[in-house]
Amino acid sequence: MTKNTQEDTSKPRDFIRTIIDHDLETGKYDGRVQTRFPPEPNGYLHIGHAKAICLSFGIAEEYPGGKCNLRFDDTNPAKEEDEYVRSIIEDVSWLGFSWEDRLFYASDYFEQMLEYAFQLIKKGKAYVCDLSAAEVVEYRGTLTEPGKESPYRNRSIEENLDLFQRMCDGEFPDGSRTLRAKIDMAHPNLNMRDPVMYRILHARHHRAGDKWCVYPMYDWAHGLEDSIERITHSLCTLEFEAHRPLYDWFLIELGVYRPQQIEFARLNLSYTIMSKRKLLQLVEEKVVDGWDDPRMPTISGLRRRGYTPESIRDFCDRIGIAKRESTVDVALLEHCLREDLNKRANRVMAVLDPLKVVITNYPEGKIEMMEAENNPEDPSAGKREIPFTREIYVERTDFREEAPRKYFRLAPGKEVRLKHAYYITCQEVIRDETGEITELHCTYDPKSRGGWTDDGRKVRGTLHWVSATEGIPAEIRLFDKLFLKENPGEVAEGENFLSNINPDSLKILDNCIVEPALGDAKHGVPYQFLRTGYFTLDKKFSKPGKPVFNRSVSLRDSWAKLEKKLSGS
RNA sequence: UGGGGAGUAGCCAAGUGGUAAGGCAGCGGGUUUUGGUUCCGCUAUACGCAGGUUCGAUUCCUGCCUCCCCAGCCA
Repeated sequence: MTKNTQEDTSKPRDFIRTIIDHDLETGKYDGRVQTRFPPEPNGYLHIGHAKAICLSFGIAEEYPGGKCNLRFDDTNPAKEEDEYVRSIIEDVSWLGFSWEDRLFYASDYFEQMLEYAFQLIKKGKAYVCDLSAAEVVEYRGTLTEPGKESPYRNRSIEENLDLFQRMCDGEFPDGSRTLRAKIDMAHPNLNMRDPVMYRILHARHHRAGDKWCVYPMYDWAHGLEDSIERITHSLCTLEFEAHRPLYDWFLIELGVYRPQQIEFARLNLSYTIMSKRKLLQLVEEKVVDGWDDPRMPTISGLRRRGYTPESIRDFCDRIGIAKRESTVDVALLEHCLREDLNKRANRVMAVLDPLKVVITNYPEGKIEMMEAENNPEDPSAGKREIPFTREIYVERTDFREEAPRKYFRLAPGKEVRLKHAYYITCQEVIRDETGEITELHCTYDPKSRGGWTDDGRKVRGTLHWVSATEGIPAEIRLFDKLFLKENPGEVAEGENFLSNINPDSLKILDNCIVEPALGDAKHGVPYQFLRTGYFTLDKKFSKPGKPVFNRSVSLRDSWAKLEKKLSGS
């Protein structure tokens, strides 16, 4: 046994887990592992956040005694809303993670942060600056030139104390002053050129109301939040790498507990945008029907689309964690969903584009109940009965007047199997005055009940079907990629990502017919519609008597591939 | 340009001073009452480039190239 089973079943050792393993060995943080997921409640969570959630919560689950806090980084009242905190709470718990009693808000630490700020002022490491926003930019210098020191940089500690107190008391208008850290205006890292710690903002906070009129900046607040919560490993994305020196500086100057920040590459997905700002734009401009539109990469969109928490967590495990910027193929996400749903979704029949078939030698008015297994992958899923009648619907695309090579579906004179029912042979094609095919007249073989005969006859094609008289009408929504380009951000001069929108990303089929069992389909339950894909009831548009189903993902279609190849050559 | 990061197949991603896992995608085939699933097999001369150290480097050193991040009183 060269590799023990524990190693085999544990997650791969990415560089972050390797660091934590090492910290545990050396006794750093006394063997504790405590992470946090710190979303700003200014939008809905998306699949990129799922990666971060699975990382931080996943690590907490893996290490003995590990914990992960859910903390709202609500330091900017201008952009944040309570609706977002509710959705975030729902999404994280839906993914299957628990913060137990550790639900925190940065705004709950504001008092403490102010005390720390006064400490820094007393230490001569922070000052009140009267420069305007534009002037601050001007004084900051550029990438290659050092900045200039603010004329207010050397105010006395007493004056700073007084001024900052009055800022907090609301004596000054928005934007008139800031509290800044006194570091180094010539520092090669621009983040260290006397960064702003507090700005004046007379804004109503979604949680704290009108209690505050100064709000802390991210760099100042975040490390303090982590420190207060005794976080050991503060995991964030790459763009914060250049902020780490500042994260450390504040905590060291304050002499308080210091977690270590570790950065990893954020998730990019092909054909997908991940920016909250752009997602918000899609919502506001009604390109989609909400944050939870099934085409959105948001957790709520994926949920409405029919994704399972398991499939998303599996996806996050598979993409790995590294510092290299990368774009994951959206096909991997779909693969994870198919793999999960294949095991658990019950099979049912639904016809998306109905073509009527009359079985001329089948008795009128007769209803025969055919037995069908619910899931060949899972015998415990049991069986159900499906009504078979003289008139049924099959998929219009399952009939060709002229069958191409290797096509073994229905065509004039050809015999196919109706899944769980009978063999039928197409005898006649009926058309309307415009020449469009309106129905097919077929005959069935009574000896093939159940879809099988013992005479050795070979029937390659198997079609799904629904009784024309017993089936129920439904609307079915098919989705395609929301963007036409692999990288939606890639646009011509003067255009923006909206010009890459796929105009055909939503296809509504409103005269579908589904088997009766779907009459009481439940929200959140996945179904495999035989041969067409995995579907789930839409929670927004379904109405009693007219269910609406969303296609979560199609089934692999090797015939489509073959046909493309045949016609191409 | 100053600072900070990153470069392993089409896309992710392990890994080691001894000559490179796995997954997705792709391709071929067996099974199949879903052209699904599953199973078997295959492919791509993948370690950014150039030197150096070494018996031997993707792994160590040097130089270079490319890409990403930072000049919000956003996070």
